[in-house]
Amino acid sequence: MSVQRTLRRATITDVARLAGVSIATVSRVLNGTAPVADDTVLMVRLAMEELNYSPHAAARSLAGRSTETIGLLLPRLSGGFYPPLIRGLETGAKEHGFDLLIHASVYVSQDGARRPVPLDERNTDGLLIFTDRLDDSEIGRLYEQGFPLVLLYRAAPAGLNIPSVTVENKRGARSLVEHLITDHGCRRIAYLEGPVGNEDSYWRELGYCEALEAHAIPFDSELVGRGDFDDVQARATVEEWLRSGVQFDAIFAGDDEAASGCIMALRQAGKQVPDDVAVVGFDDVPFARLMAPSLTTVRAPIETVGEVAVRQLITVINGGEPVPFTLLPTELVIRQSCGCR
Amino acid sequence: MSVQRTLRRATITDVARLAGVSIATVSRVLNGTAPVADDTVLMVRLAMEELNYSPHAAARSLAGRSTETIGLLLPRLSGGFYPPLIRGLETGAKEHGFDLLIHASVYVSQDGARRPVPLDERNTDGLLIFTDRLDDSEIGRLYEQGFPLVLLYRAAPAGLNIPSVTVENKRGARSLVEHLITDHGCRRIAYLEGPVGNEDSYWRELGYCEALEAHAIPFDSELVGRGDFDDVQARATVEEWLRSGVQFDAIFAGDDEAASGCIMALRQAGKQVPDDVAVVGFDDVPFARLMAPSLTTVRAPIETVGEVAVRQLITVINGGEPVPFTLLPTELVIRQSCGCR
DNA sequence: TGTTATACTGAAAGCGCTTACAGAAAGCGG
DNA sequence: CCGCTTTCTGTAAGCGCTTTCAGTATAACA
Repeated sequence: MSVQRTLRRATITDVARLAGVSIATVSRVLNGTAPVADDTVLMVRLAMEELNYSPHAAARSLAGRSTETIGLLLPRLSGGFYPPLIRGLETGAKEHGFDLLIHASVYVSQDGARRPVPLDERNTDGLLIFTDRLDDSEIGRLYEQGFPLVLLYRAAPAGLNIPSVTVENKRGARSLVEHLITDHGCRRIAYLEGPVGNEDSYWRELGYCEALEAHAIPFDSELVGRGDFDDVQARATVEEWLRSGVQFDAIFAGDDEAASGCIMALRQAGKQVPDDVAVVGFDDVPFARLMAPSLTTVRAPIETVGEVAVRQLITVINGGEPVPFTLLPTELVIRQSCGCR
Repeated sequence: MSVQRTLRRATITDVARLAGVSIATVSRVLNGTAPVADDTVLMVRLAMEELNYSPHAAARSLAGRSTETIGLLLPRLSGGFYPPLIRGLETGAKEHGFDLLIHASVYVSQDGARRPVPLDERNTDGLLIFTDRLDDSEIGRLYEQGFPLVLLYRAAPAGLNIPSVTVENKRGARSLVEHLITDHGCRRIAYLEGPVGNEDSYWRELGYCEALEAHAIPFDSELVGRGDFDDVQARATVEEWLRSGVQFDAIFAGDDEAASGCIMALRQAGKQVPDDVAVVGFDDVPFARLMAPSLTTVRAPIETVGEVAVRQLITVINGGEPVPFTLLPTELVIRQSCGCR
């Protein structure tokens, strides 16, 4: 009773035979690439229905040399950050009749074994790359092959002319930290770095330093710790600071995930946010407004990044001239975790 | 300066010619399917390196009739729920050497236009289906074709022998509601339904009703509203209730997302959670413990669902006999939003 | 009426790869 | 030195589809 029958799939040949036409004709009604007589169309349609036919994608893209899909390489999917991004990407992709294939996993070369990039030319016409872990040489390889690429939240490796789209990290971070300094009088502001090598984090830290400098606050390396854009790591770092007696009156958590970890650690230790310590994030992820206290952060137009990126990619795929570098504006979102209201 | 050169990709033929062997030999060193002399292997490897060769996936799966990847159909990606699920799926997939291709979009037949299921036989050897929106006939069609399928969080349509894996929704919901009744003396407990047709929601409501009945509390349809497993919708419903004066002392929000929406609405209206109204969720999504008050909920082993599901799918793909129905246990997680502590 | 564009269709050549099948070369016991 | 494996390699037949190319039939036009 259990056999998922494994009957041979109907092929275009089967349809053609049943409809009494050639496979070329079937292909034509399938793709509308040439006029076909109404009667014939009907026959073919009927045959397809009858046989439960659906074209074989691999064969199709082999013959047609196009997959109509674009790939997305992500380090992971967790957190509030990716869903909006992906939504933007899907919106963009759909607009142009492309499918979006997401591949979220580790594809680093580990143990020196250079694993092939999973999606690359495999099943897609182009690739959106979001990751720090795919090293430059891999990107270079794909680029050399003329494979359409767009980078998300990171600039192209030196010398490679690959379009990239990201947000004004430095500016956003700076205005955030300046708000802390100017409006709340904070002087000992900690910063939680993102994953090593992460470009967003690099720029945010720069913005943080600029703000400090602009207000003549000396940079204190003791106040910079690992956040990894991750609540668990952020929490651990803050707990460690608390334990070792590091003094601070505010934390710029690097991103919203990390901010939530900070708040947990602080609360656990009996500190009041924002009264004892102000906490701010970055991204304005959906649940930022839901947190208690609601999170002051920087709105990064995540979804827009997605849409713009897809548009660039499709331009490249179609042989057009993409915008080489897109920097989307960020905006300060003041809520309560900084001490306002 | 901008030309992403579009040189023709190297094919197996190019490699063969450069290495001075036949394409069959190249294929062999590529797949290790037959012994090849060491010298030859070396030559081929060199040639591949030289030409920057990487095999064409479509051609490969056409010839080899296997894609080594499994597809995942999702309604969307937002929220805390999907990431753990996907993590579980990827873990499982990787274990068996499969890739995971995620497709999160709308593939309903709309305007009667029956759009093909995006991933189905297209690029995958099997499909994990998580959605209420793919109607039974589509599933039936795939099933008829003998295409390997596994259903997530929903049972197979009547008569189709498709493995499915889900969690003990009814039991979890019941224990949650009983906790509210027994330990907190709640009598007017509202329930926020999930999306229409959602099976999880159906079972949770059943568990809710059972709990009520077990304690001789009459069911009041006024206390059942739309939550859609979505914070925005949940919030709107609760606000509406508040406005129209519906009385309740607790809300079972259907899931954690909806719970966060409830809390927002309540807070906005000046109600204290849990003192005025207790709120409980379902799933135990990562941020449930981060909410204020921390959320009492039911832990559903989301990640495990993923791993089990993949295992079933791969069993089917390999022609094995899968477990037809897997029901994973849930567990009550008591925190503060119910009134405890 | 003869031309000529137009609608429609089929034969056949691949797309880049895997995989029988078969042959050549080399190893081995007797 | 002779069969008989075993190891290695090439030839060729597809996998299911798209797409030229070459038609035939029909409509349009002068």
